[in-house]
Amino acid sequence: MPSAGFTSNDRVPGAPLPRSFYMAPTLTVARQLLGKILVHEAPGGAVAGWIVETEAYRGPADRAAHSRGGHRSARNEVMYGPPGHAYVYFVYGMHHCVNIVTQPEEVPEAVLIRALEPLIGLPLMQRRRALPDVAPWRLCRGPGVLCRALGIDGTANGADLLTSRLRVHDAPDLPAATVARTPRIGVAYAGTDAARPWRFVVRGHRAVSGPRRDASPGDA
DNA sequence: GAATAGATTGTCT
DNA sequence: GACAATCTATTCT
Repeated sequence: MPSAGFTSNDRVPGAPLPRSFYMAPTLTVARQLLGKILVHEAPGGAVAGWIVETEAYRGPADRAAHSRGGHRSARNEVMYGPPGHAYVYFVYGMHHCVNIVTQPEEVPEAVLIRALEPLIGLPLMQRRRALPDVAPWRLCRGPGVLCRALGIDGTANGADLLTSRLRVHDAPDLPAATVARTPRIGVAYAGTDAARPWRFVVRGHRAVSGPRRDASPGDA
């Protein structure tokens, strides 16, 4: 399980996940990505973190997805491409968000990475966030700020997550009991699709943005 | 801890 | 011209 204490000199553990990982159903990929490692090697140094929060976006029938209704444009073109690539978009006039494309070409589905627990390159993340003394678990808590901390911007759009400087490395699966599902964040406009439990979080983890547990009975 | 408003610009109607 | 897969500070309770 994620815990802090690494520095920028540590080597990134694991190897890139195989292409086949991203061919599984998108909900499965979103669930399985929890605990995996998002890596970005930029000129300033390598940074990496454990994925602790994801959301699935499921193509034309999902009214919360950028590909709703089969919409296709220069912005979301990468969603229609092969799996295992990064779809990076710009929102609210100031933030980038990074997604992982799933499913074969022409099936526009993806998983939004919403939060990480920082693993490697904490000083660099702190510089990019301009927060020199903040607690590490606050550095990547949210889809916009994690891109800021990792140095991900529009130039990473379309990057191959198996071979480029932006990758996802394998790590041990998390036990089912540590995972919770909730509705997605910020998609109130999506009608009935807004309530679908397509957000996955590491239950109770500090680095998760927003609700960290579902409503299931037995929460202590 | 929860609710609210403001920042700021690419994308689409 | 409206809105957006957000974040932060502020103002409550």
